Amino acid sequence: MPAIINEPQDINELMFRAQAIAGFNLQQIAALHQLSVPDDLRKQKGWIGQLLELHLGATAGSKPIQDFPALGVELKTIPINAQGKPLETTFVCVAPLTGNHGVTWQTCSVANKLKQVLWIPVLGERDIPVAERIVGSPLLWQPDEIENMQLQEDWEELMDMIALGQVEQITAHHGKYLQLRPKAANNKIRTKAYGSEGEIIQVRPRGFYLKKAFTHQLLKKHFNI
DNA sequence: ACTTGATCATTT
DNA sequence: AAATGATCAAGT
Repeated sequence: MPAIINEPQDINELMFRAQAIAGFNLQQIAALHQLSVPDDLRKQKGWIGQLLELHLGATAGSKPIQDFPALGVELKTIPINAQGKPLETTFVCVAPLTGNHGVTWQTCSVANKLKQVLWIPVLGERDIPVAERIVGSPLLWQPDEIENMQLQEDWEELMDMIALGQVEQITAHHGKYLQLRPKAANNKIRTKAYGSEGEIIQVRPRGFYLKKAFTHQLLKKHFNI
């Protein structure tokens, strides 16, 4: 297996690379790139995602675009247990809290990010050392009609509250499949949002996350488990 | 046992 | 400061 660093030219090439690492552990993949595996992820929470980006040839870095812009593919690693159940929610994107006039579900960044996702499950229970965690079979996914509706309903509820100046009333309980939670380096960080009178207030930045029920159902649908 | 709110590293 | 990659760990 080569230590690939170039960008895949088409989806077949991307999928071939992703399928080729299924069954290997993170130590083996890291070794191809002369990387050492951290003992735990407490100080490097995105390490697995970044390793897979490197191996598959993603070049977007931290630019606010898809991982493979030429292919229209977003890459997501997702930790699962042996039964295929997600162990964590999935971050989608930062939530825009101001200036959303005219933005609809069809044009929003959540729908755009989720148009086509390459899911790479990684067996990731916390008692398994990071180095020994096994990469699973990749899944190239596009939301079906039902999934699209599920996300749209939650998104509209959340965006209505944001537009009405109720962002501080939103908790992770809102939304059945898509939730809004803090997303920042710490809880002192602030960004602009609307208050209840339409004035600008300073709040913790928020992000959209897919709840485990949503990712679990989509993995089950495609892997029959 | 499980979820919510908090947090960490890095790049632009 | 805000985006990327997410998981941690306190609280319920």
